[in-house]
Amino acid sequence: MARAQVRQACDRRLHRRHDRSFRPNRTQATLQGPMNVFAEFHAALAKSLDALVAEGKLQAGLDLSRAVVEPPRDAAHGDLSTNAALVLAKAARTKPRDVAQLLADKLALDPRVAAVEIAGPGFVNLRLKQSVWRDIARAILMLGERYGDGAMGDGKAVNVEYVSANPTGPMHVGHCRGAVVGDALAALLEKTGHTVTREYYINDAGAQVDQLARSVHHRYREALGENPGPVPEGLYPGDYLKPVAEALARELGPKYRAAPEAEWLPVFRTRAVAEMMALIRDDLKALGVEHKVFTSEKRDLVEHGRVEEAVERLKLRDLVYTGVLEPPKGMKPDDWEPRPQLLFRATQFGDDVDRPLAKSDGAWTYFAADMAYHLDKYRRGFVRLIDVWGADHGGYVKRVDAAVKALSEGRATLEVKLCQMVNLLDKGEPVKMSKRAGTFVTLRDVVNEVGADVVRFVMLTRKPDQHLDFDFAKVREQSKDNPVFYVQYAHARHRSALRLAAREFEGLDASEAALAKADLDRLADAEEIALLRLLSSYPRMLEAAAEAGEPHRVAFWLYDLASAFHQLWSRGNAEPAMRFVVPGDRETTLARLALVRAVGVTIASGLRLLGVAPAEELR
RNA sequence: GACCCCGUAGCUCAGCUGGAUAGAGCACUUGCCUUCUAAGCAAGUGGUCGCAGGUUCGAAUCCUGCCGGGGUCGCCA
Repeated sequence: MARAQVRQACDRRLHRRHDRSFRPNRTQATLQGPMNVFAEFHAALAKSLDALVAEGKLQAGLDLSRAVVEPPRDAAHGDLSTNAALVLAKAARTKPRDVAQLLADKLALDPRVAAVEIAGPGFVNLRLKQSVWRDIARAILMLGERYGDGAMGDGKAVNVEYVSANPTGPMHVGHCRGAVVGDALAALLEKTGHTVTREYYINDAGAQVDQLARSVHHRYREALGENPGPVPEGLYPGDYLKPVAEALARELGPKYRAAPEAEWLPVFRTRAVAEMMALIRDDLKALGVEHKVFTSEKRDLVEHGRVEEAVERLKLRDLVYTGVLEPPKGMKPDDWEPRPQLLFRATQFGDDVDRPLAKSDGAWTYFAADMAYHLDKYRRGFVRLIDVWGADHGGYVKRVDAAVKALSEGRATLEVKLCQMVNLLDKGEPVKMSKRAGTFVTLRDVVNEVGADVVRFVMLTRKPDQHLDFDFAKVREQSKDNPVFYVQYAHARHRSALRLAAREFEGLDASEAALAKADLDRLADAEEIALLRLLSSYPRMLEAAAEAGEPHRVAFWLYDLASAFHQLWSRGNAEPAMRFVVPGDRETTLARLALVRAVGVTIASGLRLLGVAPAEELR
């Protein structure tokens, strides 16, 4: 089975790197554009620190890299909070609250700051002028769905390989999650300023594709009117091979009916793989997933001698030898017998054992070819490689990581995102699937049943390292219990408000440009400001999600935004004066529509990132 | 035996890569439709963050060791 099966998490070691978006270096704030308040205030903090050093109030060389500027959990603590004083105190040999006072005095001079407080052990809490939040609404209206675009990636190339399902049949549900997570991750990286290449590795050189060819041959005989009996054990029994066989029967006639396998196998294999890849690409397209680069193990690597090249490269560094592996302990040794094998010294790069490169029949192992593929990516200029695999490939991570390190001489890094299993349910009951009986649920079935948008969103409603229940009954449900509809409903409601306003006010110009010019000082209610504040955290959330490689955060954030929006909407029930559309008050209506539209734009931006089309209406 | 992942409210899960009284949905109790779609909103009940140590001004979060669940473990891919 391919790599794309399903569930779980990522190798934390690999993400522990460097900065939280808005943290240390000052150039970042400006690169990120004008919209990341948190980044801006981190920069302001650095400036304040410099000033204090210049005045001799603090010593030079203090490290702000561990300081964060974040929204406090409790709104009573203001709009922004920083732990800078706590982080600096020890090195500055000053009490945290004293450092906090120094910083507070400086930050108070910032024109955007309304009030500064020192709280607890030495947090500095800032309350910003409301104009800061209103400016955010204007900026969102002007930027449209570009809101949240960041420069964090600095245009650097990232290679994201995902799906890579074996070309032996249509995609099944298990492949969905990796496909969606990989695709959303790629989009997230693009959104944050990386240059992303989406890739798919076609595993078409092993024994499985020979079995595929034999399966097609069996069906071919059927198509010619023979009765070869049931599909033999070990072959692929699915009906999806029948059309392929029938086409071959039409095109080739009976000439391979009784021919020796060696004659027809390559022909059938090539054709079958091509057909399966066409099937898979169709399935992916139905899900809205499109890869740019497809690499064939057989055609692009094995037949071009790329595997030999990779092995040679390792040999030059004395990283290959012939040896005998120990049997794994604790497992029944069954048919184990010691054999000399061609091995890669993976242990020198953090793996637990050295790994075999060749099978006893002389063919390369899957690993050897995959190694060559990763070398190929590196040679094409990628030093940052991300692979999205199913959790059942967890045991494979270290060796590929070792290979990447060895082959790139430490210049390339590999991050593997493992996705846990998806349990397919209907009304809480497991959907029974039998591969043997050919009754497994295909990706296409699921997409046809509930739609690509729902599949995509639901696949992101759990962090990748958590198993996920996909319940047909539940995802069709149209209630707040279903996050997809909850978020879509918020977007549809924002449209509804705009439509209503157009009916209420003749000739109302509710274009973004017009709304940006509205008198936003009319947005003064605490809940309105809170909503603006939430909108302001979008770029920050995107960068954190990109940094962690966790696109599910976007889905959760959108749910929160939708919730805040529904809340404000409902205020209008009890307090008609709080409705978005206030009959007879054009100015207030425009101001509120500016907020409403900013919410809509942001939801659309987030959904688009996840590959989900925002709904105009829910009927 | 080894490696990887998970363990947070009765249930399903978040928790912004170490911050201030641990959050949401479901479920249960109770309010809100002559109302911009109530497909929604509000309030209440409910938690020794698996256990035990450690690091830290500060731990659900980092480290170590246990316990429980899942995954993987030579010539499959």
